[in-house]
Amino acid sequence: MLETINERPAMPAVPAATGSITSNGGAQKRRAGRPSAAVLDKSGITAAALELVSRKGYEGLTMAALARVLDVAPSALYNHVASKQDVLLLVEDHLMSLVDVSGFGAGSWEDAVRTWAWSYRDVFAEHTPLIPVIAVLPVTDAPQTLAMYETVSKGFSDAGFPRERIVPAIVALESFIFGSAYDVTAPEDIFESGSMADSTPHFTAAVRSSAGQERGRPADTAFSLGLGALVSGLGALRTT
Amino acid sequence: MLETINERPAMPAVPAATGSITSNGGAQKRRAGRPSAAVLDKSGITAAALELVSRKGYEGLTMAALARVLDVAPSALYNHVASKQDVLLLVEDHLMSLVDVSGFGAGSWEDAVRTWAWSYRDVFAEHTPLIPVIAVLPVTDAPQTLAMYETVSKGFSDAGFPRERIVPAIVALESFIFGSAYDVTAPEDIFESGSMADSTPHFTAAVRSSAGQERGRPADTAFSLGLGALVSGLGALRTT
DNA sequence: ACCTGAACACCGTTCAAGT
DNA sequence: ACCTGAACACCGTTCAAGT
Repeated sequence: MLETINERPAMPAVPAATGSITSNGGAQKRRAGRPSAAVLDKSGITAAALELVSRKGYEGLTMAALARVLDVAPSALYNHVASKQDVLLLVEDHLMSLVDVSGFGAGSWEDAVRTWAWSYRDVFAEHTPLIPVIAVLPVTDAPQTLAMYETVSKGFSDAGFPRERIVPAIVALESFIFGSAYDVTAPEDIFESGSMADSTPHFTAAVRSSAGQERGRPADTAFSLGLGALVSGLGALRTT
Repeated sequence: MLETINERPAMPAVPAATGSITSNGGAQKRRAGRPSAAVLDKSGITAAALELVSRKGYEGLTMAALARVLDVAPSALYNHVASKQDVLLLVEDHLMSLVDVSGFGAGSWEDAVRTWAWSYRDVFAEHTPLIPVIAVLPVTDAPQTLAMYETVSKGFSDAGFPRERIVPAIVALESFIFGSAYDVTAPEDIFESGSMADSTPHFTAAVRSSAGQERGRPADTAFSLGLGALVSGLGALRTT
């Protein structure tokens, strides 16, 4: 059983959907039938979903809860999205705009990739339930995602990567990033072998000796190590 | 809306739980009350879950469906597992026994890691819904998982890895493996930028030029590339 | 201890009716 | 076109009753 998520931190309520000054602050309910001005739109739904997630986590993101935040009936959402999966895609694309690609074109390729990778991992470590969604998401209808790939691709191209190696290299880095995002969420004692410790001497010794002398979170140590290997290994593909 | 999953292909029914010769082949139903011999146990539940998943996928793995396969009421399952999550852990641990660790102690460290990594990825590419479960799974109650880590740890140790680097190196490889498992399930056209292609010239060009000349699945190309980088980068940590 | 059967508190989604 | 409200077909899980 999960402990209850912290209750409503001091944070402004979600802004009403697109310029809706007629937001229903009071308690009076809308009567049935089409309202004179639409009360929902995709960007409002996305903002409400993000607020809900930050407050209650992904278990709290239900169509009913989303509707409550937006002050509509759950069925009203289906005029704007086809499914809950659709809502997740909206959120996912928004998060991609938070990934830091500013290093590309600024400093060295190595520094740019490191900055990008760390921020990419950090964003999705807070949103691991979206990772299975991303893996299957066609970028077609995800403009922010596409914008990120464009910047990164250009960065790789300018750094001298052969064109046909760019996508595989990015995919390899992303795979490592997504896996590492999960790792951040792992409990501290995940490698505690408990009563079986006697039958796993090498593993137990390895766990003990890494636990002592890490300067940050274990997930950061592993990420840093793997990222270093990938950056130098992939960097060797450059022709200039 | 999802299309209906293919109906019951010709395939033998799941074997009854542990040596139960009194499997209820016929249609007569058990009457309420404790049966003289238990009809359920963990290994039977695991086997039934695996069969269900292979036939219907993870959307088909419900407590009700599992109970139907085992010919019990859904509530009976809760005498043996605490939750559905528990069932997933049983399945997960079983799958770990399928990962090929035979290379450790046989050939070079590089070959052993490559064999291990490819088989690890292949196993979980078919079971991606378990990946979020693994990330949080304490190894304590997962004997097969623990056995795998022991073999791999010993392999790293024998290959000359400093003790405190072994766990971070394994975690980095696993992160890459899990992320890459998702990648296998991605649709072919995941990078089709569609109507936005004009505004993403570098990315579009990169996608086009990698698409042409791959000798296997795109996911394999990226995995091979990233694995090579990790193996050589991490291998450099060895002291002997 | 370990089963059945009924019940509970949810889910996401559909659809007629209303404006 | 875009809302409400009722309904549907599920979920996982709990618990009393039975042996």
